[in-house]
Order: sequence, then C-alpha cells, then structure tokens
Amino acid sequence: MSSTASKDDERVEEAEKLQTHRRGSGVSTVYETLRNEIIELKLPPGSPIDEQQLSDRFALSRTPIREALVRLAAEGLITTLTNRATIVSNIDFLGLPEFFDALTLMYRVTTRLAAANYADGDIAAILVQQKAFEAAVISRDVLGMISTNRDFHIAIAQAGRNRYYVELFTRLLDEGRRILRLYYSSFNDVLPRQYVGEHEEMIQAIINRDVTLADSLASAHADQIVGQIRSYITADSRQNATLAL
Amino acid sequence: MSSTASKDDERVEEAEKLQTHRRGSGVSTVYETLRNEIIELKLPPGSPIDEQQLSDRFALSRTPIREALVRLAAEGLITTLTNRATIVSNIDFLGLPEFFDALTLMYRVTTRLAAANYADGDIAAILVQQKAFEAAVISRDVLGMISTNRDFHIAIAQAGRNRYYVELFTRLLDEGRRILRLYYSSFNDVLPRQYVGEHEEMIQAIINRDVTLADSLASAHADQIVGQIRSYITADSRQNATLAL
DNA sequence: TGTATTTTTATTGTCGACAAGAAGTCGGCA
DNA sequence: TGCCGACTTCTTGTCGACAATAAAAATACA
Repeated sequence: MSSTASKDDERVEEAEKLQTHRRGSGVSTVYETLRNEIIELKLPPGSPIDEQQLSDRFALSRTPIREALVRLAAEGLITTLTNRATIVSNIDFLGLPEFFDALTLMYRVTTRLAAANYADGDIAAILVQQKAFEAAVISRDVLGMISTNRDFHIAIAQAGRNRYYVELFTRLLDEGRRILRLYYSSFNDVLPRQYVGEHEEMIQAIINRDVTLADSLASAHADQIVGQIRSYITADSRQNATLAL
Repeated sequence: MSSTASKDDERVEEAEKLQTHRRGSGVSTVYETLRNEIIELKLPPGSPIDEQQLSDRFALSRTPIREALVRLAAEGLITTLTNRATIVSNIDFLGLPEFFDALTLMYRVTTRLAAANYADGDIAAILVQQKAFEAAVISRDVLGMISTNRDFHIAIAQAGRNRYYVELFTRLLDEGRRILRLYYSSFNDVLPRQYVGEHEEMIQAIINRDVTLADSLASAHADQIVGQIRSYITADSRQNATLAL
C-alpha cells in the first residue's frame, strides 16, 4: 500500500483538509484531483485505482468515489476491467496518427472560429494565457509551458464559441499533455521560444478577423507540435550506434 | 406515467425479463435503454428522471441506476439539478448554429477519411446500412429513415478509422435524431429519395478513393440535411396568415 | 387577505455492509 | 516433479437504510 513515504504524507495532508464536505462537493473534488494526477502522470498509465484506498484518502465512502471514477471512465482516462481492477488508461501509441489528425483539425477549426466569432473580452482572456505561457518559457518551466500552452489554445477555442469543438479539443490537448509529460526532459528552449512568436501571430490574425491567415497559422503551429512530439517519440539516442566494435 | 398502453406493457415485460442479471450487466442495460428512449423522444426533453421509479422498473437498487445516470449526464443527455431533480436535457435551439457547423465538419471529415482509409469489409458494412435506409425510404418508415441514416453515416465514419471523429459524430447524429423526431411528421418523401441517390454517390466516391469528391459530396449532403432541419424549424404554417379580417 | 416563517415531504447524496466474481494459493494426484 | 482442482482472499458490484437539502404546504402574523 504505502510505496513512497513523502508522497503519501502529502496526500494524507490533503485528505485531512477535506474532512468536511458540502453535500455534492466531494465527488467533483475527487474527480478533479484524480483527473489532474492522471494528466500530470502522477498516476502513470497502468496504475491500479483502488476504491478503498481512495475512500480512505478523501475520507469519503466508496459511493462518491465510484461516481467520480465512472466520470473518468466516460472520458477514457481510466479503464475498468469488470469485476477486477480499474487502472489508469494507457497512452495509445498505436492510435497516435488518429490523435494527430484530430488535434490538427481542432487547432485549425478553433482558431478559424475565434477569428470569425470573438467578442469583447475574449482577446483579453487569450492574452492572459499567452503571458502565462511566455513567463513559463522565460523561466524555463517546462511543465508550466505544457499546461499554459493548453490553456492558451482552449482560450482561443472558447472565443470561437462552439462547445463541441471546445470539448473535443480539451480532451485532445489533455491527452497531449500526458504524452508530452513523458518526454518533457528532452525539451530544449528553441522550440518553445518559437511558439511564443507563433502564438503572437495567431492572436494578431484573430484580432484582424483574418480567418484564412488564422487557419494557416494554426495549421503550421499544429504541424510544429506534432513534429515535436513525433521527434521525441522516435528520437535516436543510441549512444553506441556508431561505436567501432 | 402511462401514456400509451401498448408501449408501457412492452416496458413491463422488459423489466420482468431482467429480474436476474449477470453482475455488471444491469447498469449498461439501464444506460442503453434510457439512452434510446431519450433519443427517440419517448422521454421528451424536460422529463423528470426519478431514481426510485427506475429502480422499481428495472428491479435494481438505486446504485446501478445512479451509475447509468452519471454516464448519461457525462454525455449531456440528462441534466442533474443538484439535490433536486434530474431531467432529460432540453434541445438547445440557441446552440443550433454550433451544432450545424460541427455536424457539417464531421460529415466532411469522416467521409474524406473513409475514402482514404477504408479496408476490406468496410464497404460491405456501409452497403448494409444503405440498403436498410433504402428499405425505410421505400416503406415510408420515417422513424426508420432517421435511425438508418444515422447508422449509415456512422458506418462511413468507422471506415475512416478515427475514434475521435467517430465519437463526436455519433453524439452529433444522435442529437440530430432527437431534433428530427420533433418534426418527423412533416417529412415528405422527395428529400429522402434524393438522399438515397446522394448516399450512392458518396459510396462510389469512397470506393474510388476519391477524397476530394467524397468531401464535396459530403459537404453538399450536409447542407441538404441542415437545410431540411432549418426549414422544419422555421416552417411557416400560419393557416390564418392571409386571412382577410 | 396577503406575506413571511415554520413544518412537512419528497428526492437526492452518502454510508456501511454484504454478495459475487476472478486471481492467486495451496494441496492432491499422476 | 509437474499439472489440475478446490479454497482463500481481495476487489468490485449491489443493496437497503439514513442524512441532507430544497421545494411545497401549512401556519402565523400584519
């Protein structure tokens, strides 16, 4: 049960704080907490999810825990083996081409729609996220870059005012976060700096309501990111490849 | 509760049959049954969902009922007012433009991908659905047309091999079924006959792997359907509009 | 008679306990 | 010694009951 001391202590503290709940609040707390931990790979793919354990941790009965788990399962973040275990869903490397295709399409569509539909306040919201991303890049906070980049693009999607796209895009970006987390140690800072510039161009195109430009910028941006992920996954780090034997 | 006698009898029989369940089967039965009834407007938007009542109907405790409801809520098919009632979600007429936009995009993308990616057996599966649609059109079974049309396009989407699109498209088509059900009495048979032809063209384009043609056919088809829904919604049936007063 | 306040009631949210199913364990047998 | 089957155990799935909450009803008051 208790694998690493420090992390468990941390969690216990969390549990203590949550001893008292407002009636329906517990389940969303559990849901959001687990969701974050899954996306941030604190709970790596394949981790077993034990209801009893969570019940202890959050000081709740198994019923609300279960409800949170059902929601996570509906989102595909966890997988339940009936009558047996429930585990954090694996990252589907086989399905990566589908993922890239959908991600690219959503980048384009949401950016297009933002340019076409944005209203008062939307640009401000986008700029807030862009500043946060910039800050993360400057301070070389790789994990921060990953999550603020996501927030930036979701802000754009929201300006586009289409809930179906926002929902799918959110899921895709969060799945992307999981993947990027796997490789974040390989991040260098040339690409992120480039992203800052690309983001700025996109914002400008949106402001100018230039749908066509927004589209092509988003498309190029998506290609960049997809290419980045691809290169991390297929990176050739065989130190001994050219060794004379 | 008891609106039409025959259908309620049917339900009772259903319930009786389910007196014994394999361990995890009850919840998916409840989920699927309710899902269908919502989409087919047997449970109209705004209908209260009473957990106790469902518990009686399916001869299950409230716990598995609740799990099914959570899943339906995650899909947006029902809305839960915390601590109060849970009702069948209303059809969002305000969000119709977003819906049409996403629907059209999914029509195009899935048909494109089908042309690009279909493999052995996919065409056969599509043809089966097309035959079913044709049969529904010939026998003027409007409700059948609505559901077989959905199945036809989902078969195409599946041939395209992108689970993200399949999932979103399924949701959109089912939401469309709810809307069309509202107006199905206004169906005439000129449009459905045209759809049969359009479907055949689409199939041919897919078989020929003509992505561009598949796209434009899908686009036109989507426009047709969107236009049809629009015309139903905004239909001017004021009998007394031109009455001399 | 109309409004504010208390009481009732109906329904959801939560709980602890039990039942069923599957994996792992142990013992028996060839 | 290796394989098969019963047994144990652990986790999930289900149940019935209780608690909290908000609407509705009933009551008191101006």
